[in-house]
Amino acid sequence: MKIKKTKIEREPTEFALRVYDLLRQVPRGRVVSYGELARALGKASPRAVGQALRRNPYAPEVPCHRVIAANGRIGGFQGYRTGPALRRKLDLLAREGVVFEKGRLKDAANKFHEFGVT
DNA sequence: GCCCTACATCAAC
DNA sequence: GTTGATGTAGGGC
Repeated sequence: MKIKKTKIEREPTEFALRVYDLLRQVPRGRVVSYGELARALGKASPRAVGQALRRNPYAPEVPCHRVIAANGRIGGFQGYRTGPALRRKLDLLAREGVVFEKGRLKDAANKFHEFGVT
């Protein structure tokens, strides 16, 4: 039988691939904001970045847990903006040295913004 | 200090 | 045209 399972998981677009590549540059113990990624891309909006990350087909390969909001908020994780997934994200970051407090980034110094700047 | 609302902006549905 | 893992600006508690 043909069970058209609503192709939810589409292949990543060129735009998404760019986002993933940048995210992979983020070292451990560092986090980036959607806006920073959008800025690194040169021409994009924070929302577009979030869209790409949410689709993230390269789950373990792309550290989507190192992406937070510019205002220090935690953003989302694995498609969830709230719930146990967020707690997991905070735990992963804390493990890498990124301390969060009350769902907010405690030290903004952990923010990384040196893409491609070798 | 905290939270919410409105508008702007780009990509995907 | 609407939504979305946002951002900035403005207002209220």
